Amino acid sequence: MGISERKEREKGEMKKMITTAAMKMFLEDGYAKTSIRNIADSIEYSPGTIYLYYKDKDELLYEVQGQAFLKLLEAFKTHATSKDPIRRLEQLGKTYVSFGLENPELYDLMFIIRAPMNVDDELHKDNGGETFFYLVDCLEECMKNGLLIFKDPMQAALQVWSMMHGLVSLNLRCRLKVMVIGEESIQPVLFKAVEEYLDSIVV
Amino acid sequence: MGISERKEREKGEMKKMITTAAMKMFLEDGYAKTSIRNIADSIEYSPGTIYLYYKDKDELLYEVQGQAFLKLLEAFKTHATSKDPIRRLEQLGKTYVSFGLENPELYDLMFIIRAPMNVDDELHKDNGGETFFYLVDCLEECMKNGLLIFKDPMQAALQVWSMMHGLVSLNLRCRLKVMVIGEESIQPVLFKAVEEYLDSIVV
DNA sequence: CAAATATACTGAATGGTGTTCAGTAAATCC
DNA sequence: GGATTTACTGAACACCATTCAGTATATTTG
Repeated sequence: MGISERKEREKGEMKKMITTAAMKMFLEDGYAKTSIRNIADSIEYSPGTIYLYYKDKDELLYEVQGQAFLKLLEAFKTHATSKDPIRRLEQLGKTYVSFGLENPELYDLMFIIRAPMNVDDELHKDNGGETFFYLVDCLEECMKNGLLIFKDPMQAALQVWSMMHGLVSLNLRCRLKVMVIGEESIQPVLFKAVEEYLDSIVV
Repeated sequence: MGISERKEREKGEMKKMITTAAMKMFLEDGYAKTSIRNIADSIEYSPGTIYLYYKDKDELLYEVQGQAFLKLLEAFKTHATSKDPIRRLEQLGKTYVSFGLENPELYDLMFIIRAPMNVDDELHKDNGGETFFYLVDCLEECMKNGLLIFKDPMQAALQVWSMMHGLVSLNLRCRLKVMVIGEESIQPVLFKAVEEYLDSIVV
């Protein structure tokens, strides 16, 4: 019978409707300033309804994070496509930094905000895993050809990711103001840091 | 007359009493979970009183941040003392990472939490500035002797700090779980990253 | 010294938050 | 057509930061 299928479909549509509204509002106003009530309002349902589809605000964030990671992966697949793995690594780095600069609220919600990840241990590979391994793959290809100074691919990934995340997140939290960088020169300065850093890790 | 002096002193004591309680509670339960009511309770005053000494919760956080930066500076002055600037740089890096691992809530409040910094532009140099320049000084001494690959001290500081902050903050947000590091091996892995990175930037 | 003023503090009130749950109305099943 | 399941509501709960009229104490003034 098709009724339960339709119900299933409707449930999915409702979940999508909620996450879409949530994503929009998280992006515009940030996670903290977006309340369940606001989201409920915007989709014209009562607050209680959202809890029929998501256990709590964290679970909703987790869902939106998943979408955000896909968006970053998308950006990687579009902009980090060079056949030369070293060149591709540079594209990866710059794409990552640009993503952080252009989508601060999204970046926040993916990497900075304190939220669900801390609890559910297993799910990490789902959310963000594929995106992370896009970087690991690139590094492994570089290392297979002996192009990087690293010995362990995981150490390599840790360092490269830490550098990129450090650059983006210090900027997002305005900590770079101590070194008086003008607003407009932030992107070039961060790009230069990426270039210099990658230069220092190729053999 | 000594009355206004006493008043002044009492005002200072009250402020210290508030920040001390706040620091303790921020450290134990984190910034978000610590409410003005809780702080007021713990010092046996009404919530309203706190607002006679601090404009809002952000201003209180800003004060506590100041203390936290001093604590980090203290750690630097204790553990990063080698005469050899390269060796000192390594001590600095490890001290920073250890600080982040040992005082996660404090680190959070200094560098990760979204709070006052975003508004007051001028005050940054007060809060954390001295601590930051301890790193810059060390880098400048290294570079003066031509020991590092960098040309610009600010680019050097940006990169080194980003790497250290990236390592600490990705760990604090459990993002290193994608690379299945066991809880106990986190500190050695991060230390190894610091060592490897610093090796890659000395000429 | 007494009255007037300034200071320090209170705690209830305002308008928000996430989350729960008894109650209702519609859809589905038998 | 009556019973049951499903979807949804919105008021209620326990919090939150912040404000402010009111009070009680301390200081200054006449």
